[in-house]
Amino acid sequence: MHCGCVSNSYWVPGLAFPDWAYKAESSPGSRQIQLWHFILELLQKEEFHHVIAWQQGEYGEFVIKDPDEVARLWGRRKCKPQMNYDKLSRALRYYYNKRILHKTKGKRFTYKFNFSKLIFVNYPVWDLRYPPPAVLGNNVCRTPALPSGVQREVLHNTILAHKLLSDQLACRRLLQNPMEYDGSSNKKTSGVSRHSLLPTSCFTGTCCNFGSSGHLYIPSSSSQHSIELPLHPSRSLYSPTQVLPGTAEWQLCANRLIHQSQALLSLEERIQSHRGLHSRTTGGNVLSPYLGHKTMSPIDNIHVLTSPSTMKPDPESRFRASEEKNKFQDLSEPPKLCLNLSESHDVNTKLYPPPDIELMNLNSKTWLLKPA
DNA sequence: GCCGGAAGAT
DNA sequence: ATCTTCCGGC
Repeated sequence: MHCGCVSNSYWVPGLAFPDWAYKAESSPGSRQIQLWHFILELLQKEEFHHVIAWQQGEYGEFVIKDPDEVARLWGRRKCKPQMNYDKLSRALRYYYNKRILHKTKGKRFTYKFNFSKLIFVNYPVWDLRYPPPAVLGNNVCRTPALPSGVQREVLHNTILAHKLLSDQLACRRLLQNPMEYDGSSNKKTSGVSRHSLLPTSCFTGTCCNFGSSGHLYIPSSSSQHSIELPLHPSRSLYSPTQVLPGTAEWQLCANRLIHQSQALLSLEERIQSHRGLHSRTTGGNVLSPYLGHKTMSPIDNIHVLTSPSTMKPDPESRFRASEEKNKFQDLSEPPKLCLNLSESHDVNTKLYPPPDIELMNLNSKTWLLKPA
């Protein structure tokens, strides 16, 4: 019974992985951590840097400095005292086909995460140059969670994650309530009502991020809930922009990223265009670098759920938006959005159909999405 | 060291 | 499904 390992307790303080993050739903009852979770976990902790660490200058690349020790730790976690690097590396090699990892050829014990297949959520885009402080309980400590080169990738993926869901929501909503988008919807939505989601100026989604609302994705095949988005008028607040270093084409606007180009249409606008409906413009520019190809994903596969607590309109938020923009949202609670989509895709080339998504908690502020 | 097939465990 | 164990081959 006792093998010295830690089974169901989350042995790294602050990395309180929710139960469902440990296993796909196909294996109910199991609480087994996956190896790549474990690797990321070690990489995040300073005390393991002598054992495993990010490779400087190569995003997603890490070096196992002490293969025997990593194997021992993994074996301890899995209650497999006979674990060794040979076995562990076999498990890592199974990730090649899944495109979670690949080997850095010519470098011993060096692997690389395919971060283009891993999507970070709630990663404040304005802080991408620097790793965020992770709030671990009452202690604030620095988390060297990501190598410097990852940040651009993270930016890309953060945008994609936001874009992906919001477009799916737009898609579904349009199909459900096509008449709401007949061009007369200049009404300024105040607050959020059930089934009536976004302030119109936010609806195209790219300007609507999930940061302040703690929106995230949970893989769930059981959720058949209505879509609810806790967005409110503050989301459409347009504040003076900041230009992100190295990303001149992007602007930071309140809590959202926008693209300087206005040429691209959002999905909603494309749909409306296809439907011959009036095409609205958004309050700001439209960020949709991934649009323009492919077709929509099967709408029926999308399930979205948010918690009631996030549904409350917040009249003060308009004034807090600028204060909030440099803060992480505390997402110590499991995310409340479900996105369950069927087909896989290459995020570098297409937006649709979106992937299945698996989620893990990197720290109390940052969640990681992984296409299953 | 690294690779991937095969079979077994959970 | 995700490893774990074993192993022949490079």
